[in-house]
Amino acid sequence: MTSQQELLDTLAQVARALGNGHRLALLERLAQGDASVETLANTTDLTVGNASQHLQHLRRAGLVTAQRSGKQVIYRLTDERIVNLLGLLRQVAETNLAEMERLVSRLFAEDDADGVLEAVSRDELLAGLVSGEVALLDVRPAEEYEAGHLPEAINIPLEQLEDMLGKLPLDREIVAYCRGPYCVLSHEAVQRLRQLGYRVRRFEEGYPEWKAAGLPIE
Amino acid sequence: MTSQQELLDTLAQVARALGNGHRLALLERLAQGDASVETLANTTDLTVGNASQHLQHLRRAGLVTAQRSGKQVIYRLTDERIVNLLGLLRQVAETNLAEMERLVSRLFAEDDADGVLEAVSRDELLAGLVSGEVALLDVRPAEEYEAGHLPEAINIPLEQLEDMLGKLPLDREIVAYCRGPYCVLSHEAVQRLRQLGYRVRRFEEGYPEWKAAGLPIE
DNA sequence: CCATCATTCTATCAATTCATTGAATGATGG
DNA sequence: CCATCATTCAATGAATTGATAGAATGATGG
Repeated sequence: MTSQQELLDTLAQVARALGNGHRLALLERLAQGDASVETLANTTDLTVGNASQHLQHLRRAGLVTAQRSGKQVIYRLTDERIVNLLGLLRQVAETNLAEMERLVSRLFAEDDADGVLEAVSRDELLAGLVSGEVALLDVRPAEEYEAGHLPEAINIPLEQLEDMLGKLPLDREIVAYCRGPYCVLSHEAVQRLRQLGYRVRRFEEGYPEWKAAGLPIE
Repeated sequence: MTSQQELLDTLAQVARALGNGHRLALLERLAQGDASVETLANTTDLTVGNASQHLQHLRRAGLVTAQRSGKQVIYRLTDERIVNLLGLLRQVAETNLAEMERLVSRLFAEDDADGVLEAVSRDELLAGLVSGEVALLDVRPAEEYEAGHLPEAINIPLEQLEDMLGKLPLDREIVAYCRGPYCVLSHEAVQRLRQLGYRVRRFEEGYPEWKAAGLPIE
């Protein structure tokens, strides 16, 4: 066994840690912010024991670290670049696997026929923020908003959307964002707000990608 | 099973395709240029049948495509970004797994004590090329050089290094490169040329990374 | 159309992975 | 120190993966 092969095997071990849907879900949750095993188990629909086991796996691959805090063990991503890694994996998969396209279009099934709901790219969003023509709306649960959010974003969790319309500006276009490209919260929010007559589009990425790109957060 | 979960499972399937040392070796070879099953099997020390099986796996994950050319089947990477994906995987692994550091340092074991052999970064190399202060040396086999190489690079395969010293300029620093960060060819070349008194360092990446970054090739 | 070569397919076995269950560990509050 | 809660460990069985060997397919040159 050459060093070369051992090196590739070690890399393969890291890739294998990414090779399970539940573990990817755990990583995506951790990209929103650190969390305890129980929190992680709840948000990913795993039993605590099972979640713990997957977290150990991710830890052996160097993707997460654990830190005891009182009774709980808090997990976190070891490296901001893991978000980039997942993003690149997603891009490659979307471009080259027909299956992915099918699933993505089904996820956003109720999409618009006119193309008016086209998502806002990162560059476009940055331009809109700089010029002050855009207001940001964070539709994630308050807990995730508080763990970190885009600058000057207003938080209205999706469930309370209709109750808190007063917080939305009427003089600017609204851009809604949530957890990432596959998160349906902002998509749903855009649908509902458009029906109410708001000028609103959705950000094509989410909070973790924004943060991993080194852009400012609050 | 929600769409969300199916999406992550599909992503996981792609990651799993990366989760095997032999398949990573195949991808690294393909990053140098397209190749037939037999060529791939030879350069990765696999039996043809086994290589074919792994290539099918990569194909199902959308990472490679196959095209018949006469008697042979030629495989190629579906996407230039796969090189970036592998690079990012490598970076994350190197930063967060102690095991990786150990293996990398062993791979380049005969390294210098003085730090004079410090590798040249991409930006540094670009600056050197623009100012004309640097000459490029490609130490890969002629076949790989011909499939594509950095602009104005001289090709001297490592085995013929001492026979073709005449092709090397004496008035500029030489930067040697080969297949990628874990390829030892350029490292070995630098060792030997330094002993002969040449002013030479090694490029910290390789041909595939250069190409994937969209930089010019010949 | 036959012989040959490159590749893929099929079947098999050993090894690994994953979910589940229940026991063990470790920290906290009384 | 004991009871409780959060997490991890250990054992089991089902499913998947990987290597090997040999048969089957598909293209080419005579």
